[in-house]
Amino acid sequence: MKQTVAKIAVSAATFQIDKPYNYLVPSSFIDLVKPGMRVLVPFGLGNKESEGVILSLGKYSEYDKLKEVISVLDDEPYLTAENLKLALWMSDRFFCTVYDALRTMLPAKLKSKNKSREREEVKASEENVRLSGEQEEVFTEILPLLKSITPEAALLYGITGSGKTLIYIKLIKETLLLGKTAIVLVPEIALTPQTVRIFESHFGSNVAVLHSALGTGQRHDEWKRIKDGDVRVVIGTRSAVFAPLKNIGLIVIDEEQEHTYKSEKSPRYHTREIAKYRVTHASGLLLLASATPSIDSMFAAKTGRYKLFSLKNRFNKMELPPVLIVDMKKELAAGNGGGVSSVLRGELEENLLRGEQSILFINRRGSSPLVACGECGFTYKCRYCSVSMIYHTSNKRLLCHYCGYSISTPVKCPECSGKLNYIGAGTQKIETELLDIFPDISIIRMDADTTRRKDAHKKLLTAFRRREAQILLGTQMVTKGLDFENVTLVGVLSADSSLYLSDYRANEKTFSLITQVIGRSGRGEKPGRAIIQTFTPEHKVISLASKQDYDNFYESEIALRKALGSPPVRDLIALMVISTNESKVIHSCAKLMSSLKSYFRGKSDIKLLGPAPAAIPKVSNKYRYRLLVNCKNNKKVRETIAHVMKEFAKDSKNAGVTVIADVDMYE
DNA sequence: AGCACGCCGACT
DNA sequence: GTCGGCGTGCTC
Repeated sequence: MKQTVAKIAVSAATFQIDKPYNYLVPSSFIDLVKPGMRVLVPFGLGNKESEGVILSLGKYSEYDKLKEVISVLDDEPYLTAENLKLALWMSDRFFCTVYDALRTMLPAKLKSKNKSREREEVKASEENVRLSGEQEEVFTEILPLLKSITPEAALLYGITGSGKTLIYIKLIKETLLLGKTAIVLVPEIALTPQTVRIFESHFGSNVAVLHSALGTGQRHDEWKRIKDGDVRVVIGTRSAVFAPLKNIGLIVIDEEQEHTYKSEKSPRYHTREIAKYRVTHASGLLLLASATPSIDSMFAAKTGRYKLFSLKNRFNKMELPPVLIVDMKKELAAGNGGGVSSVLRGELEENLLRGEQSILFINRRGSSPLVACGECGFTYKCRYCSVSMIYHTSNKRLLCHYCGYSISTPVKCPECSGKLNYIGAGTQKIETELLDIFPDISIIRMDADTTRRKDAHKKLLTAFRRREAQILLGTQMVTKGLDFENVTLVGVLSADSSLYLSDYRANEKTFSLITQVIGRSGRGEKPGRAIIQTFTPEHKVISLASKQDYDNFYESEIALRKALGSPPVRDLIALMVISTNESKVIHSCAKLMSSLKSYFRGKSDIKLLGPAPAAIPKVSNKYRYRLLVNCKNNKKVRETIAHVMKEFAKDSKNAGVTVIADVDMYE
């Protein structure tokens, strides 16, 4: 008699040896197992217990010496047939194992026996959605795409304050009427409590919220409600794109240009691609939306892969705030070496007199990003990472922002006993500087250091809304989505900081950041204004951002990408080579490079670049070098790269060297 | 990657 | 003899 054989994605299998492994299902389990269930299996020579997911069940195996499944972990399949197919697709697309892909689709801690907690009943309010003329027009144009029986993708380009959220809500209502379900993805829930509240007010208990701040128990409960079909609308961050909704009609990706949509650990997927896959298989609509669309998405729209819709008017006809660019070189020449220019200082003073609030943005936490000796030039670098250590006033220590290593602040230079200078400014230093200028005011500082505790975001923002402080000072987190009617001044303290990164997206990032932060000003009755401090006032990106001129920015940027052959015109697949031994890394790069060269011989459309040290060449004592494959991303190219990686890993001489592939990576 | 097996030198 | 070094190859 033929026995039941399960094909299983095993967690202990690494990328090089990943494939479906065959196991015998003992007769006592035969009635219990279904594809999509998790099991325990013995793996390797040590028969180490490893988790696995059943991909399929059958009666035959070409392989004769099979081991047996040890136990079955679930009493129902948590992963659907769609999940299993998606995981196979992801393993091909993102250089990961099938198990890795499946793992990201499940809530962090899956407890087999879980009683769902009673949930507070939230009533949906009846305040029908009223759209402006322009919003109504765009909604009416998008509606046929939602109703279409073929998959659709669209980009909604709507300037800050044009009311994109209302359009999402009306589209979701239509989706529900069609008997389908919807997912709304946001970059970070903690920063957008207002958005969540709006959705809850419209859809009540029909909404589940998924995000990282949820405890594992809560997260599991929400996931279970979705899985059981108790909710039909999901709002959440990146991983919510995997929400186990059936019959998906609509996926909205809000602020689609945000880098948080790209996963930085395996599987290194982009949310946009998973969403595209899901709507394609459900004949749904993917709606990407942004005030500053990614160059990727706008290019797709301009070349016809996405339909393009625009909202050009601000809600309530609010004027965009006038922007003043301050040349920090002139400030320095005039003897002001601080982080706050005389112009900004004057405007802040005016706001304080008028009882209006201000938001200041500086893209760095801590006090001073560089501690250097004024005499011999010695600088403090992390002993494990190739970055400067950053001085923090709160604990008077120097901290590495990559690995967390810290040392107490030295009194004098360890090399020559010279005097140490604290160069540059972060949030802490600006806070001190502001309190020196305005001793009687309150400042709320919002950065990774002040928001570590649970609900800290909410508390700080509530205090600011209650006008308990005159200035909100913070990192990136103050640039997104905030809506305070009493804020009439916004300052970008160092607009250059993100401009000179060795990243082909540096311009895009800077443009988007400046545009967003300007949009925080003048959202109420009172007119707003913005100040941008820069050492390069003539830089095109800065002047275009200050004019909120996205169209010209896009044109100049896409011309640049075309000239350089950067994405989205072509694709970049990065191979990061990592080891504690630097010469081994360099040697490995050379080996990989020659291997790639021979496989891609004669392919003139594929260019190999590097190796070069990564942007941060050493992190946590590991050296990192990078090779780049500039190509048109297709199955053939990916297969070749995967093959080269597997061949490399099989060679025992390469032990201790890790190779990671990343498609269209973010730095 | 992780782990057992095996073929060599050093030591009881 | 036999203990343990790490080089080699496999993982259902």
